[in-house]
Amino acid sequence: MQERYEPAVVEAEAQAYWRDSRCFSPSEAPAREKYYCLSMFPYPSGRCHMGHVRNYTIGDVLARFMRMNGKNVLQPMGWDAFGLPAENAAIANGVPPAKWTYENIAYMRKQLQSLGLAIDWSREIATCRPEYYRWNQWLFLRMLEAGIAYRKTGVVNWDPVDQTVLANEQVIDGRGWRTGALVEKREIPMYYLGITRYAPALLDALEGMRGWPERVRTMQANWIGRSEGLNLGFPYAFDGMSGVLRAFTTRPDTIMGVTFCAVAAEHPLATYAARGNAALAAFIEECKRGPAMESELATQEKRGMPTGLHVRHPLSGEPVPLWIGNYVLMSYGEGAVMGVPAHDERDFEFAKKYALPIEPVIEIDGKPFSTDAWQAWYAEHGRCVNSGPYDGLDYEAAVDAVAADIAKAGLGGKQTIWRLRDWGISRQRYWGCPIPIIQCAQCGSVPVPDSQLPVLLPEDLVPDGSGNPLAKHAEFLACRCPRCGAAARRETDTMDTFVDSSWYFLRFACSDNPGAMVDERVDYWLPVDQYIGGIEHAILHLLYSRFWTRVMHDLQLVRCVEPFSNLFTQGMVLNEVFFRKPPSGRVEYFNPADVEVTLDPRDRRRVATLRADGIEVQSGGIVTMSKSKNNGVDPQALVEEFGADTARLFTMFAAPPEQTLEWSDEGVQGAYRFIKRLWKAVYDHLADGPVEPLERLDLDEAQRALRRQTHHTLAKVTDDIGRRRTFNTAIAAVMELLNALGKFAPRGPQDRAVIHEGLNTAVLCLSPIIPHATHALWRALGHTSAIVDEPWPAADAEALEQTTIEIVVQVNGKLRSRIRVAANADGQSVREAALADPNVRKFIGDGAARKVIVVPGKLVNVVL
RNA sequence: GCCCGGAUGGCGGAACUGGUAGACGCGCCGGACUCAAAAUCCGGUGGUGGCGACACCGUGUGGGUUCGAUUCCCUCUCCGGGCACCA
Repeated sequence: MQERYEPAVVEAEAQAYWRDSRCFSPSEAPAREKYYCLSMFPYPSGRCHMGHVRNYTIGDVLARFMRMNGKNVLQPMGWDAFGLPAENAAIANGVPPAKWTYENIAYMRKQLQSLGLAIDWSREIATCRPEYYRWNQWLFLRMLEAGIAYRKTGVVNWDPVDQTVLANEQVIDGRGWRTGALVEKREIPMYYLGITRYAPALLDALEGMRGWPERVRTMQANWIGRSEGLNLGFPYAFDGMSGVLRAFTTRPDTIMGVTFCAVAAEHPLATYAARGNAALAAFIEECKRGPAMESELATQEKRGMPTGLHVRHPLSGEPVPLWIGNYVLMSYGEGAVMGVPAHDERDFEFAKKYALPIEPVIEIDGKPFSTDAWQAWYAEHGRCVNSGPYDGLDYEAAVDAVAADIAKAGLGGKQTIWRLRDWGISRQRYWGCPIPIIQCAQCGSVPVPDSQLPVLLPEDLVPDGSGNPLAKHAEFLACRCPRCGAAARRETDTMDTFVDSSWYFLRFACSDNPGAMVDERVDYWLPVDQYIGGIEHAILHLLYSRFWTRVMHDLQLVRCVEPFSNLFTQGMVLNEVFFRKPPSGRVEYFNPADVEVTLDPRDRRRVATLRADGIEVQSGGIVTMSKSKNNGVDPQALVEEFGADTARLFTMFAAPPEQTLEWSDEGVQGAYRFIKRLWKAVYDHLADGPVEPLERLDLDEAQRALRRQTHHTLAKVTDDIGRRRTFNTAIAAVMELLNALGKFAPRGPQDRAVIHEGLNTAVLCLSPIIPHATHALWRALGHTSAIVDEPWPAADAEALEQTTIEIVVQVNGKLRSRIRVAANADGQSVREAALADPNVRKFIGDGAARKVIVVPGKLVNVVL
């Protein structure tokens, strides 16, 4: 073997072997246990970033580990290729999104391949290819037939200057990103998928999804947001109009504390009240112009205006003033709330602001209620007071009594509502999957017949920021109505890109099938055994995918119901941001690679200067790597300088994969150094000549100790990768083993035999993480088989046995001594040994121990 | 604002089920090798006091439970993710 570790040579060789042996292209083998390992496919933004390296290395370590554990492993890769950045690039550079996207894919594929991932590239898919997106269209038509997809109006951000719809991220402080014009809300017809009808199923299934992180299940449950409560009506009779204002509440027990009702600006009663009331109409207009995002709606100042109208309290019959409130959401419940300021924080704030009465009707432990300031306990459950017939009832009894009385009055009843809204999939954009609909003047919206699928997206258009170019493309627009045959216009809206990513994991099982969306191979590979991706996808992508899979299951297209058995959510990759902000003009960001950070010797202050001009730059803290902040680290340079193994090792060692990872160049050097040390250790060992077989039963104490560490390391690495998914501690354990092997000076043949076993074990343990170097080292150690095909070994239980163990002795919980006892010593003898220890006696002094706690195999605590 | 996480030496992190706080790595300090440098190797490295054995302090803040808390409970602060058209 080579004395020097040369990653470029080693990695080219290993990758050639994997490519030529096709070892990562599995076929269905029903007799074998399958393992479908999937990392979230990337958006082809141009270049890989460290987040990709991290994501795909985690998946690759697991795929390779499971492969060595005998599983039939599938690890595919594809491209989430439709989306907004391609249109932005087109606007900036005049390049068609298709060309930009395909070039990015070609470059990023090369980058990913250089990382040596155990991927079956023969299954690669790109969602912008008609072979893929035709099935989006096909299933959309099935959903239309099933009534799951439907058309209704929805609200969008409208830029009045560019005459175009803006994404939320293109609206900055209420203005269009390019034009600076005040953004308006517009109602337009859109297609929706009825995910809400799956809400109960999606919620209930979470309970059994033990392979998902608890926090993701909690987030999804909260997002779906099941609420049990009362739907109640406030009757009204205005000029020429009477009816019932419907509201939903989870606190029917506070109903006698209602002092006002508030409706959303879009509510029909708001519209009615605004007729002939210019001030109110203006307020409604203002609310409608307000933010569309929930985060902005929730943080904006709570404002309202009285309509001058009154509705009647459903139980007391008293008049209740009706307000319009900007904090009432039309999309939740009925778009109306009953205002109980004494027991709801938002209502309290609103009532204080507009001097509405606050009437406490719940008492908790006799605590004094004051209208001066809100207290958290005002919202707690208690006993009804000032509530007439309900006085003295607790929460549950009051809810039942109020619900019964409301039902008796014919004004409502108990109801369960959901926070989850139906999924609007229409996008007024070019670079997406065309929605297969034809708009006919006679027949309305008509589905494109299956025989005419796919509706092809022309790939040569260049958006200019002023609306969807499809809407100006005569060739695309022109079509005939499938129903009446008259000339018609093709729908120009495309689908949300979450549609593309909601089923790609199914297509990987049968990506070569041109005749069907899915086939029987999907039932072999699915569900995904391990799904890996960023925590930022915890709700939307994962919930949409679960929904889509259920729809396909109900249409009898796939057998599986839940697509991802186990989910692993990785943390983000962060780096420091450096910038200068000139007194006038825009902030300029500098890549950390171009910045020199030194420590000022006088005041120990960190000083950052730009290498190019030596002038100071400011630090903006450590945040997620992004193009816009110019703080990304390109893995390409890293791979070229140190090799893929170093990049992989560092990203796996630097932090547990679930946590955020801060970038540091020094750590990379450390990872590189470790591989070089491993390489040198094997080289030096082999240079001493052939190795004799290990005489397991005839070893001295030192040899047994080293062997114990070898097998302890193997057991720990197996557990850390297989169960805990803490690759950083697995790597640390192998580092410790290598340190121990280095300190062990061989004197005889059995010393060398024990070292040989240790090196073989270290190489095997690291092979999922640094597969190229270990591929070469395995061969060098004399094995004829490839390490990728080697079965994962089991630790030798006998080697792990110990005759004596160390016990920690505490006095009053503080560490005072350590004693060695026989491994099988009973509690009584351990206790006696601890009390006899001189250091312990010193602390006990003359007094006697009040209590002695013995934790077998661990410690003794003497309590004085 | 709401939902979900996180906070441990100079730095990244370890401590898995309530039981030795700081494994492993980086950086730094000292030494070896070298004409020199790089690379490599050896030793040291939480803070304070002490020649030393050792002692005291120490896991974001304040409180609680416990023989014992980085770990469990409550409070607050700061940071990160999501909030439905970024993906």
